[in-house]
Amino acid sequence: MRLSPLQQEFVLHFGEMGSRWGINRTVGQIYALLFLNDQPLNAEDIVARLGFSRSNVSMGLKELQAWNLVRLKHLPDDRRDYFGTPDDLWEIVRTLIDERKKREIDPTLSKLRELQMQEPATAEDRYAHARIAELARLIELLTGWYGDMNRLETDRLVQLLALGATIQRLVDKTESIVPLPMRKKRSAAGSPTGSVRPDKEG
Amino acid sequence: MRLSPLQQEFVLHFGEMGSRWGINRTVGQIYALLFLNDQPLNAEDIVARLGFSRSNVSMGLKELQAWNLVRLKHLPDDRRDYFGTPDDLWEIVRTLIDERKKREIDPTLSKLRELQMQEPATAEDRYAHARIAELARLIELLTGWYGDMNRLETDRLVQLLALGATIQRLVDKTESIVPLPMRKKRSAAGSPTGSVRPDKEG
DNA sequence: CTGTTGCTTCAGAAATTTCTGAAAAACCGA
DNA sequence: TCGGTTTTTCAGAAATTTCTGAAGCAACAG
Repeated sequence: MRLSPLQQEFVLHFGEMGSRWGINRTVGQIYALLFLNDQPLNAEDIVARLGFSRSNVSMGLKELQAWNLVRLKHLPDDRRDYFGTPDDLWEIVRTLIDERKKREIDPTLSKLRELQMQEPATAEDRYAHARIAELARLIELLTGWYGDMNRLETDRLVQLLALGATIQRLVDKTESIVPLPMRKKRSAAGSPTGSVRPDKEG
Repeated sequence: MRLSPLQQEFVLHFGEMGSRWGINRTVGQIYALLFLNDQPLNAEDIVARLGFSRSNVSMGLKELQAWNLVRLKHLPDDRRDYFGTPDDLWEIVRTLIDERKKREIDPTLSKLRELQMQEPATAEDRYAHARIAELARLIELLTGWYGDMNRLETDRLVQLLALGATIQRLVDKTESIVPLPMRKKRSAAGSPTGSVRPDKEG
């Protein structure tokens, strides 16, 4: 690995972290390398710096492209493919979440809805059914919220995040004057994830 | 696998999903099974239903305990260990995030801060250094926000999430009357993640 | 068309992770 | 202490994932 200590440490750390998140270690390293470089790199550059095989780099880049995490670029009079990452970190975060949502959350939600169609036969299944419904509700709440947030401009989003818990006071104050503006689907009575067992637990 | 179709499908799906998130497939399945069951289960129950070896179940449970995802319980006159999941789904979500934060985000942030101590030597390293700083800022913003949210009671949290983008209007309105209440650390001028390259990109 | 460059594919090798059975350890009541 | 029960550990087997070199393909210049 022919890199400055700074880059090397970063790249290794992200390879490590990537693999804990179900991302192939070398793919993580390739991404980390691109992330740190102002100038886009071509496959041979990556081979030279990280020292794995050309074919592995090719597959890694393909993977990153499938995840929309990397930009293909071209330089004049050079027909090699160059790759870089978005300058804007928020764009990266959004892409990461969007892609994971698309691949994991959405299919899970479909599955849960599908399971909710099955009539529970036994008492055990009745409980399971309720748990599944509860989980689906929770995921819907979270993804709905994320969809909303994701529609905001970055500056607005950052502003909201920076407010943190302060926002709560704001809501309280307004609530006491004007009734809360509710969203399209309001649930009958309880919180969106009312517990299956109202209270229990020793 | 001796399970009702409902439970079986759920368990298999979560095993699958778990493995995409860096969680061992069988650990995911064990968790899913416990999640669906009102009554806590002992290791033999799990062996009987999922059909893997006793030792594998033992290791899986150990893992789940290390992640705080599972509760050890005891029944009177029975010295076997029984396991269950929290009734409250929000508690589960919180645990998941807390643990991942502790194991992955926090060490990453330390590493980034450590790297920020290194003086960049070359021009390339100067850029890398700036990118790392930017990334650290972003992670700090997000974890700070999460910390705030996590301190809220669940009902409050759900209320905020349900508001979604509506909150934005609330902030705007208040902002025009009262200046925004800022948090402890205010940044000099730019947004918390001012881009390294103000504008560029062909 | 031919030679060169660059990218992709893919079968098998290498590495890593997961899983198991056997054995050991821990616990408990008598 | 012993004997029965339950859990844990761990070395190696099995399965899965990752990585590579070789071959093939595509684009292009001459």
